[in-house]
Amino acid sequence: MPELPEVEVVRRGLERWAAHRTVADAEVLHPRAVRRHLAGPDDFAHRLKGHRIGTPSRRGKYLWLPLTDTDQSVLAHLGMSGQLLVQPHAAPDEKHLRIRIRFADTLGTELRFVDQRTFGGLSLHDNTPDGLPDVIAHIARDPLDPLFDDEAFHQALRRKRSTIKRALLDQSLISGVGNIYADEALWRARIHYDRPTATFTRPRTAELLGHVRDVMNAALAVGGTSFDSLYVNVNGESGYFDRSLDAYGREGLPCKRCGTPMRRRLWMNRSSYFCPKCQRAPRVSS
DNA sequence: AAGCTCTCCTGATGGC
DNA sequence: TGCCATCAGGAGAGCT
Repeated sequence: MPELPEVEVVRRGLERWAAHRTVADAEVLHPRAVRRHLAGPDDFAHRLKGHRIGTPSRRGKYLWLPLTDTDQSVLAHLGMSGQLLVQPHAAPDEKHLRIRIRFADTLGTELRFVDQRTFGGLSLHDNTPDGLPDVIAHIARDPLDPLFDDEAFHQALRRKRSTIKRALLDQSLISGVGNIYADEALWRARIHYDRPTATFTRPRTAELLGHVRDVMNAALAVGGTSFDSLYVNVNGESGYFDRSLDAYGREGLPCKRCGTPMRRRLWMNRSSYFCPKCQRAPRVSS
């Protein structure tokens, strides 16, 4: 499940292996992979052809490849299971290969978008004046962005009548955090996922943001989190952070701080893992 | 109108 | 053995 660290690992791979190459042609093998490109698969392929890829950028879980000499970018979201792979031409097609991009050079590799669950996709969009694809203008800066505004985030929490994990997953408040890193950061901060956002003091918000950044940087340093083959870097290699997870996926195992068995609660159509002792449930409001 | 629920999708897994 | 239900969950549409 690619979140910010995994997407950043992919972005770095693209910067090394795909940037500054010119597209020879693009082939869409599954229309759902370009569903966000409203003009359709043929238009997508046609518009890429002959253009050179600039330096890949990222905000939260979105990454994009600017097309130099245009004001457009190829936007990518990996969804649940999307992969961007740089593969030799001769490598056999992956079972879930959705899009192939060939280059007009002799490096012998092509860019492939592979996606089992088809929640991800590629699309082409105009850039806003600050170089961001227009359709993601509503996505907030992420916590590793130097321009992320901690104070504005705190004020937004105070204004909301919601709960903290919901807020962490709200990409218009803070981007790049998904279910795994939300649970990890909350465990580190000893905060229950259902704590009302309006109860956060400035120091508490600062502490939580610190943990979000720490856990993401730690994951980034070891290539991200891979539970299975669904997340890999552009060369098909897994990350190692799954071995360092303190909360996610640890139902019934002892809390690494206090030994209490970790719990899992179904919440928002997904699982929340937490320590019932370290992360006390908030007082029920009536 | 903000907050929340639902839905899209495929494959692994488990129960009977 | 086979069949069905469940689970994984990002993000936006749609409902209240």
